[in-house]
Amino acid sequence: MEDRNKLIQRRIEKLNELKKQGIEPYNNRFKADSLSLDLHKNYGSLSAEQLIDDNVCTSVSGRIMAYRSFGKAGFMKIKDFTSQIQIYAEKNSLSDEDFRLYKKLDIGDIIGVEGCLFKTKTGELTVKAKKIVLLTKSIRPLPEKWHGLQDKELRYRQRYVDLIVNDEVKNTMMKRAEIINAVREFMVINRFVEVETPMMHKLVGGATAKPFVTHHNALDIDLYLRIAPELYLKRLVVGGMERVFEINRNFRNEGMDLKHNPEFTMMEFYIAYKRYTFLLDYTENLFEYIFNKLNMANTKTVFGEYEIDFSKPWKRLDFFEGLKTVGGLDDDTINDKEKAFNLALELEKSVKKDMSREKILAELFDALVEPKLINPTFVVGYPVEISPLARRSNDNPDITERFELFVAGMEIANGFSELNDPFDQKNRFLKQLEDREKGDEEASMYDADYIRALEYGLPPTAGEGIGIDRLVMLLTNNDSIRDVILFPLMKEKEEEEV
RNA sequence: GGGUCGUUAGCUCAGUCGGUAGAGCAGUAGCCUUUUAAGCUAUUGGCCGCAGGUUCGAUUCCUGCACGACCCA
Repeated sequence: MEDRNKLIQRRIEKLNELKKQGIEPYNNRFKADSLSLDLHKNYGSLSAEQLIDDNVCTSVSGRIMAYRSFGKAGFMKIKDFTSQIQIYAEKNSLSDEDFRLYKKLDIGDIIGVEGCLFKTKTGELTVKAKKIVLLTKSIRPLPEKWHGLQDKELRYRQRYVDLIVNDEVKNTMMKRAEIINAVREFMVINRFVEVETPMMHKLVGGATAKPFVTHHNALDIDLYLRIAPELYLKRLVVGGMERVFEINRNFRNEGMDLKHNPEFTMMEFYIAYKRYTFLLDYTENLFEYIFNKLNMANTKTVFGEYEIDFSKPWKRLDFFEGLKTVGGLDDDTINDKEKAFNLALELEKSVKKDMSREKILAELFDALVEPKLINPTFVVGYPVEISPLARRSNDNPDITERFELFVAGMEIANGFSELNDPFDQKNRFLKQLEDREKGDEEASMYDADYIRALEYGLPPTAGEGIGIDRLVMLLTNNDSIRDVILFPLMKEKEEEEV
C-alpha cells in the first residue's frame, strides 16, 4: 500500500482503531428491510404529525454520500441502488458505542441503520437512527461532493467511482438495459428465437473489417474474434430455425473514436421467406416499440444539436440518388472512376488507385452524404461490389436488395435480402479472396462450409444488424460511445502500487 | 497515423512575464442536538505527468516520451 497518501493512511488508522474497539469493519450480517426509494414512495407524502403517529420503523443500508455533524448530533445521506435517504443520528437515541462509531464514520463508508421515520423542519423524510452498523469501511476518499468526478480519463478507468458520484452514468446504463430488454421483447413477440453463435472463428467473414487474432494452444490454431455472427446465423436458417436473433459482442481491430469501440454490441436477426422491404417496416416498428417501452412521450429525441423525429414512415433514399441530391455530385463524377477518385483525394479520403469505382463512391457517400442524414433515413440500392453477402436486385444485377439506416449522421443498421445462390456466393468469396491477396486486410476469407450450407438450401431470407451502442447513444443523448459502454477500452497506464 | 489542447494537493480548479506554489471541498483539532455544498476558528497536505535541454536557477521556456480530450485520416 502506498504510504504517500495521508488521507488513506488516516482511514486505515481509523479502521484499526475500530477493530480494537471490537467493531468489524467488514460486517455482512446486517439485514435491511427497506430500500430508500420505497420509503420515499410510501411515506414521503405523509405529514410530520402523521409519521409520528404511525411510528414507522425501518432498516436501510447504503453508502454515506454526505455527512454533516454538529457536536452531539448530525445528518448523513446514504445511497443505495434505488435512491438516497437522510439519516439523523443523535447522542440520546443511540448507544454510547454506536454514537462513537457514528463520530468515526467517513463519507464513502457503507452502513446499515435501524430507526424510525420522521420529517425534519424542512420537511425531508429522515430515519432517526437507533442503531448504526458499519458494513464496509472505505479507505479511499470519494471525489468532491459538488463537482464530482470530472476527469474523463479517471471516469472511464475507475468506472466504479464514476458510478458512485455521477448519477447520470447509472441512469444511462439502466436505460441501456431497458432498451435491450425492449429489443429482446419485440423479437420474442415476433417469434424470433435468441441464439448464441461462436465468438471465436476459424475464418474471418460476415463483414468488412480487420479481426483480432488469438491462439488456441491445445489445437495449435489461430482463431479470430468474430467481426460478425452473420454466417453462423444463416447456417441456422438453413437448419430450419427460420427466425433467429443474437444480441452480443463483435470485435473489430480498428481505430477508436466517438463512434467506435473495438468491442461493441450488435443485434443481428434473420427471418426466412421475407425480403429486405419487410425489414424497413420491421425496423420502424421496433423503434416505435422501444419508444413506447421507455415511455418516451412522442417519437422525437434530442441528440446534441439536433431534434430527431422518428415518426413513421422514415425517408428512403437511393444510394446513387443520394450522391447526387444530398452529396451534390454530378453524373460525370459518379460514372467516371478517375473523377470520383480525384474528388475523394481532395476530401482526404484514404482511397487507392486499384479500388473499384463503387468502393470510391462509398467513400464519397461516407464523406458527403452520411453526415447530412439526420432524421432516420433508409439508404437503399447499394452496389453489389460493396455488398458481398447481399442478394442482387432482379431489376439490376449490379445493385443489391440492401439498405443501411442512418440517424444523426451515424450508421445504425445494415440489412438486406440474403444471397442464397451458392454459385453466386462462391464467386463473391473468390472475389474477396483476390482482394485479400492484393493486400485488403478487411476482405473476408473463403468459407467452404458456408457454401456447403447454401448448397443444402437457404430459403429466401432477410437479415439485419442493429448497432446497440449507437442506438443507446441516440436515445440517451450521449455523443460518445464511451459514455454508453461501462468499461470502454483504455490504454494500460502504469499503476502506482502493487 | 497526423494536428490542436490538456496533465498542478484525494477531488474541482487558480497561478507563477523563470526565483520550488494557492483556493474551495475532503482530511485533522476544537465549538455546535433539525442540517441540505451546514456554520465558525485553527490546521495538515504538493517528485506542478515523465525524461532531457537552455539557464546561476525550470512547475513555468524548448525538445522528446506517456496518457487523455477534441478534430482529421
